[in-house]
Amino acid sequence: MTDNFLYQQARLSRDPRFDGSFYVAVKTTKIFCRPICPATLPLEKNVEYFVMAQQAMQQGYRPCLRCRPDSAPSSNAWQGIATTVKRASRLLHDYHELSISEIAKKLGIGERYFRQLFKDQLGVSPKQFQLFDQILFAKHLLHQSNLSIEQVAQSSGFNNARRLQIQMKKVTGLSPSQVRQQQHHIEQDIQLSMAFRPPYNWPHLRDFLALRAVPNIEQIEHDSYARTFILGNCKGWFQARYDGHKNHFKLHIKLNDIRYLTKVLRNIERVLDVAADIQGIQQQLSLSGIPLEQLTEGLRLPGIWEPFEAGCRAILGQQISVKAAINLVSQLVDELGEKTDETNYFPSPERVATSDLLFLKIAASRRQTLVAFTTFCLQHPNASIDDWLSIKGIGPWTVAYAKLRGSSSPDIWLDTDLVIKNQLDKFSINAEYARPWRSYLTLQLWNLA
DNA sequence: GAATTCCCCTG
DNA sequence: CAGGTGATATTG
Repeated sequence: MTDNFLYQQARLSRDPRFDGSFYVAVKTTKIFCRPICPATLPLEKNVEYFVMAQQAMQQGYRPCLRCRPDSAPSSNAWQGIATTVKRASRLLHDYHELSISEIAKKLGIGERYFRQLFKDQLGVSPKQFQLFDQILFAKHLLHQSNLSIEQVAQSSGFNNARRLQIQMKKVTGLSPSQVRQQQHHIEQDIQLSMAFRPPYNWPHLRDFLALRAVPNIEQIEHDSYARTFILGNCKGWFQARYDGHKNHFKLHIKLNDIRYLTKVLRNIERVLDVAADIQGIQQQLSLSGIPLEQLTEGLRLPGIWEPFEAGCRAILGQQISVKAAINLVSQLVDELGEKTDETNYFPSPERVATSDLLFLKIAASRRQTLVAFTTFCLQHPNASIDDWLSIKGIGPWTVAYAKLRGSSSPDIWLDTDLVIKNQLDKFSINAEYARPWRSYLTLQLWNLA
């Protein structure tokens, strides 16, 4: 299989996970693009692939004006709309006293477009976003300072105490003085829909997650998945309700720092794997030799909220059954999870590091691995999952599993997995032909077991 | 919501 | 290169 063939698969799917790894040049127009470019897909006979943008430039190609392949990855131009939304939420947070139209002016875009774009991307209007942020700031002042209510109102961008009172009641149901007295936990309930590209095999994803659900963290119903999460300094909860007719999830999100909304949405997209082009992926999988009638329609990669959690689950799951593993994870959560207001969260590395983990009835060496892993995560917060290989007790299987579930890498082939090995004996499969979607092949084979 | 801009295909 | 098509991003 040639590299070109892999590039072709990747570009046809427009999967963002391949963004930045190569560029597509169109011979007929002498323009080159990123694999995610929204423009009409060029015919294969007209394209040529490059690993670096400069190579394309040298061959006389001009960068596309839509996807800006000439800009540096993760630069402002590269992120396109995302940058505008990011700047917008930053401005809304920094300038509570500015009106929406003044913010739009600062952004250099029309007010109408600002509203539309913001609501479209975040499911919350700029005004709601700003109001909730103001309320949180006011609450902070009420608790942490002895400013008068009038002063708090002024500082948080409300013109007077009356205005603060009205808005605070609207968001929290309480007056400012009540908020000051009680240690009340404020959360905004955000609702929006998140589209996916059909087919989407919801029962499979649901059952997969249900089998591995950690009590008090995750809740699963016949048509919904919910869990608590921590992202940076933000704590929250989300529930995704599947709607197969409208091809979307109905999302409920609660969080205590609205500035994280974008990141939270990105991660939910990943956990539910809504962006994958399943149709194209399945075509690719059929080339590997897996019998077509055995291929389950619409299988997605069930994600874990973040790599650290995936790592803990993987380590505690080494060599034992799923059920036994979840028991251990559950003990870890009960013992060390961060509990606030009846709600439990998966423990951070910091919290795991405070414990000797003796409450886990596992082999000492396994416990050692978990300690070493946690320490590693604390010391190298920006390390990639591949770097975990240097930790004693973490081998290729654990790393691969964590990448598949914790970062939703599309091309992880778990050929060291026992279940997969058994399946390979049953069918004559050449996984090479499933590239770059071998994670999906792994899922398919697990599903058949 | 129409109009414009951009990209790609075909002849 | 001209003329036609689909798909954004953005404005009025």
